[in-house]
Amino acid sequence: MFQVELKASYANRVAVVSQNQILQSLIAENLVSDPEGARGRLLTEAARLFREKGYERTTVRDLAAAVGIQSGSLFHHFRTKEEILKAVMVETIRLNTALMQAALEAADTSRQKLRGLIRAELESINGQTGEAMAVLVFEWRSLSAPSQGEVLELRDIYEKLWLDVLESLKREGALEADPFVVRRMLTGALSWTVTWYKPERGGLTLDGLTDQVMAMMAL
Amino acid sequence: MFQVELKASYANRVAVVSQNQILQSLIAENLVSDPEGARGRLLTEAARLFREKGYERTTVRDLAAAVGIQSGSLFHHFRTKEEILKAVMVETIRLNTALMQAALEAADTSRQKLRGLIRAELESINGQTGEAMAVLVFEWRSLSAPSQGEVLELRDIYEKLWLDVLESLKREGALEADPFVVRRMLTGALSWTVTWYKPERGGLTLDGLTDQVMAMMAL
DNA sequence: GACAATACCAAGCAAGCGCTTGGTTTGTAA
DNA sequence: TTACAAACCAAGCGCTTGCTTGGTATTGTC
Repeated sequence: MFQVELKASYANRVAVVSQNQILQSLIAENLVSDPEGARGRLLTEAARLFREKGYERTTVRDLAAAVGIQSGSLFHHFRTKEEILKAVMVETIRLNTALMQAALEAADTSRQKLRGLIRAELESINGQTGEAMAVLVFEWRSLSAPSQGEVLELRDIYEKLWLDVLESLKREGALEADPFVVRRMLTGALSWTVTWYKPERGGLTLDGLTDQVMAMMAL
Repeated sequence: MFQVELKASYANRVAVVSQNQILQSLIAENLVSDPEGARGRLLTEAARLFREKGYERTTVRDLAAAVGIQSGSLFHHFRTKEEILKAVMVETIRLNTALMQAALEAADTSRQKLRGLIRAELESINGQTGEAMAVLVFEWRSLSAPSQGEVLELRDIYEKLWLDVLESLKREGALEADPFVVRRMLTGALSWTVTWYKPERGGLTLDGLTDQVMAMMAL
């Protein structure tokens, strides 16, 4: 019991450190905005508000007030309100793709790789980037068609990481079902956790949650 | 192979008949609106539009045009726009609770009951009531807090049907995980199918989909 | 055929929306 | 100090929104 907790705690610390390192390198490459900077702070607040009230119900005045400027001043940073939504989504996918790649590199077997992906996605959904992940799921339709196309391209890269692992498992005989179907079921099950999972109460840790998902798949 | 298809086809026909019977009796009890009537037609169109464009992006003028009246005339049937959203949700939950109860009565063992619930929910999500089900999932935040409370009460009845079956399975030793967690994972996985499952192409039937879900749970 | 009740229309109001404009402050570097 | 760009403000424009109003068809009932 104590050993398990120690192990989980150690794994957590390692994960957090590597998460920050990945974030820093993405900032350095200008692929995501520094959350300390003006643009990054706005995107963080935007994700929070979009998740809390929905994109349409969030006004540019709300967004401006959240970072302490006038509503008109927003348009020096972004040409339209929609561009803010798109930026939230694009940067979220970029960060998560990098996180998943790191999770894959840290694992050896296909089974471990899948567990790493599940664990990492649960972390994204329920951790610091959770608000932005929820926006990605629930505010999809508020993007214009062209923007949807752009975001979709990025998402395909992300999804391929999952499919490669699931296809390996299928080739190895550990998985019976269609990898496409399984990935989609997992997408639904994992992203839905954002509506109910509260780590602080209930005693279910992220590692425990990951275990239950693996058990559900008989892996 | 042919036997399986015949069986599925037969099961389908039985399901459709009983679905219509249930709908008729709910209409007779005034618990849901007749889709042939004026109110029912509006709710059907509303569900379609809310799903397609989202509640906020759908204007009362859109709703009125969809049933061929002036926007002001809507307010003889509903006091506010939000009342339309609430009606869509309430009637959907009522119908689905009845459908789930019927699925339970048609099954003997706990395992069969669970399969019946999964099959019935997939049918709701991807069948005729699919648009309303999607609204229930994705437009939740657009309801005012008081309305959310009312709808939540109805949903608790619905969710209890699931939990009873899952708790039976746990008592019987067929399920290891926490019933609450499992139900929530299933909620996510099943409702997410609305974003990708297209029965016409791909050759995956609703029964096939149900089988894959059961297999994912090692049942 | 009289009479409600119901369903609807035509017009528009008040409020809130995204976004623009013209001008001021702040930061930076020579 | 000067020069200049980036960041911001104060004000408000034009449009769309949910909803109201006063009046007119349509429907069902005895």
